[in-house]
Amino acid sequence: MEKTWDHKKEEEEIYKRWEEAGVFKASKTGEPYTILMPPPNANASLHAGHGMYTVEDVLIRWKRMQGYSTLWQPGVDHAGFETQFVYEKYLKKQGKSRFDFDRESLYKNVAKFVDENSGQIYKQFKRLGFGADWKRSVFTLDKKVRDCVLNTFKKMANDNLIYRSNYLVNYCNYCGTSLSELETDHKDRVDPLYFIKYGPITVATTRPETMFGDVAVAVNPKDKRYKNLIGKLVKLPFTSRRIPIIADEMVDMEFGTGAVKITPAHDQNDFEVGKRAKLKEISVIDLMGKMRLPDDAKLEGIEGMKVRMARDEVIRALVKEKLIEKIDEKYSHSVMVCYKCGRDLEPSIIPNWFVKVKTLKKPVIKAVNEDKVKFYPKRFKKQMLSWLAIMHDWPISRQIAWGIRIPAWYKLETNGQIKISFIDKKGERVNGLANELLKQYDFGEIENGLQNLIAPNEAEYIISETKPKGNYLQETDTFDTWFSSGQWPMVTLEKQEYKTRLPTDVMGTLHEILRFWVSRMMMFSLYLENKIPFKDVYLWSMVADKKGKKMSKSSGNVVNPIELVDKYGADAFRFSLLYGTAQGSKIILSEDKVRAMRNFSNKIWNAARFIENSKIQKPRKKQISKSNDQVFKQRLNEVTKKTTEFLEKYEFGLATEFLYQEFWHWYCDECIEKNKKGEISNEALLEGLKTFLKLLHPFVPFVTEAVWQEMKFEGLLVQQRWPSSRKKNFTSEQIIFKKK
RNA sequence: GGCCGCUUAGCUCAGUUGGCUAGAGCGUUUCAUUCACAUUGAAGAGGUCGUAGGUUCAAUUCCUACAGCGGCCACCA
Repeated sequence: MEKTWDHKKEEEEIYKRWEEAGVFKASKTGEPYTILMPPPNANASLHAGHGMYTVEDVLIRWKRMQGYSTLWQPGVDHAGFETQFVYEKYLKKQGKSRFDFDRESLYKNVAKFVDENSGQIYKQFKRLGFGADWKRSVFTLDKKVRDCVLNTFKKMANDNLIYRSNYLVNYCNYCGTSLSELETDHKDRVDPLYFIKYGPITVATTRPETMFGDVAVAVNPKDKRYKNLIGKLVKLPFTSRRIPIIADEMVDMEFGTGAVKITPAHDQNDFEVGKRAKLKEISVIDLMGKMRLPDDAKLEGIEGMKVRMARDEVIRALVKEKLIEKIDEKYSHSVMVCYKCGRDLEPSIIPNWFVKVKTLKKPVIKAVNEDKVKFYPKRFKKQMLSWLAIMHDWPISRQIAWGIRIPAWYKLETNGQIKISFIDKKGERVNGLANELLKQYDFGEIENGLQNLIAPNEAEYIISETKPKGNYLQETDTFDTWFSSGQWPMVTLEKQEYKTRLPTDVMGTLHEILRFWVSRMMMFSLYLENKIPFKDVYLWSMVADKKGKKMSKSSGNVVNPIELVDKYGADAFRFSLLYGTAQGSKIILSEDKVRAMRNFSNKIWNAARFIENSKIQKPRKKQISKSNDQVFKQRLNEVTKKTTEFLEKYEFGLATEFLYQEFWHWYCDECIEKNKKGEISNEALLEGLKTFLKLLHPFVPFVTEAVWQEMKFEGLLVQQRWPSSRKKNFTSEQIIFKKK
């Protein structure tokens, strides 16, 4: 054997041997044990966070050694919004934008882009030793997935769980799509708060430009100051509109003047007030973030202006008319911004597809409450429940091309009010309503160049996978990514496996996507199959740098796992992610730690070298006492037992620390030294090595396998049986685990 | 504002139902080392376990309050 463990030379070779032996495929015999790998983004390359998939690899390897028929199901996600965002950044560098393409070309371009950037991640996973059944890999835009998603949608539509509604969505003018509530960030900011006179009453607002969309002024019903004004009408400046003063509990009497202008089309709260008071919504900002004034507005010059500029313009006009009572320049509040691009979101009214979650979430809540699905660490149960409690209807349509298109078809002749954007034969972008466009253009031309359409809520549609006969255009919105990845258990497992592998055994994932993904999988799985998707949920936190800071490109502290693997070996990398970390805590990845763990792999290697050498050497002089061997074997037994217990509880931190301690400081420092003195037999030591190799294999698969081969032990280590711990013959008091 | 978590050695963190001199990795000090491994061994220094109370024979561990840090959620226009 070489003097040190040369991971560079051997890891690839070893992995190949495993694959050739077909060990990653589920065996035909044994109890099923199933883990679905959280699908990474198809265009992503490996980052440190993926390293935590190690816990799943550990479980799979361990269970396989215990004789289970293990399946680790891999896949990749198209990650609709994320990916299109990345692609558009790439387009921008070339001086282009998504508006230069018709929908179909855009989709194809993104697909090509993803294709060029994908495939890397599985290679990298293999470098880390991950043993998933790669041949079964599923991509969320595969036909199988699309079919499943479309069927689910149909079923939901039949069950009256799908509706279209004018909903106030958080719309990002820059990214060109609506965002779910989970995709918004809040940013604290200081802005001026303007006090504007609306006749006898003064309102306070940070967004004066939305005043053209005002339909009322609201005051608190308990507010004595305004009691006699309720029900009166005031004239809205710069319009011919007269709006009522209404009472609503939501108004805070302490804040501002205690009177709020109500703009249902551009504010979440106002939208709700508007619904309660049955007010109409007047939209004054379009989806490009430009002012579109209603007919009764009389202020010149701001039509088509961007929101920010319009605000200044409106203030100037108000000042001129002496309608500004005062301005509080230092008003600090928080604004909603796009989690992706960081720009202000514009609450906008657009027709959206929604899933009613009230009935869907009920069984999920029940399953969590009854511990049908268990969370590790436990605190996430509570978090899950509190999220489920406030979860409301789910807007599933995204105004992006990269995704599964909603299978609804609109007939143009009967839906004249559909807004259409398309690129005509000459390559010009054309906008208009269906009934007008049909007069000027051939249907085929519109269809070919189609970019997007917005159908009014009342529009009639047919749900169908294929195009109905006639002048039908398909909805251009795509499903939210989580709508497809939420059905991950159903789309990755074969139908006949539902009986044996659903629920799967454990879902291990980042806790941040508990609500995005875990909750949706539970919802879909219970709805479609009336089964929980997994028995256990194991959650980990982000991977941080050695100072405990989150890794991010902007902080410049991103570590490339592959570089560490090149330098120190996959085993060291894996072990360092698990060693000394508590369940659910953030994971510290530091080079120092990886180096230390590399030393540990080397220790394993060298212990084996010692034993190999001592095999050749002549027997030790002293008579070896049998009782020493006996105690040795008992402790070995106890090590096995404890390791197994830790794994059963998903205590990877404790398991690795324990094994490290026992192997290095007991087996090597004590036992090998005793062997040199002739106090422990070669045979016992050899048995000990075999046991430790097996126990360590799930964590450090490469070096243990390499040693197994070097020692010419039988077969592949990866296929060996997990040692059984016999319980008889000792009490734990006999064995002292502490180092000293 | 609400909820959750954290606060243990110089640094980063473990500590499994309260119980023997509180642990690891890195760093650090001294010594050893042709004998599996300097990617080593031995020994050591370093902690009033955030603060103040309480429960208990016993508290780093349980309870309460407070302080600091972090996360999530909800947000007053």
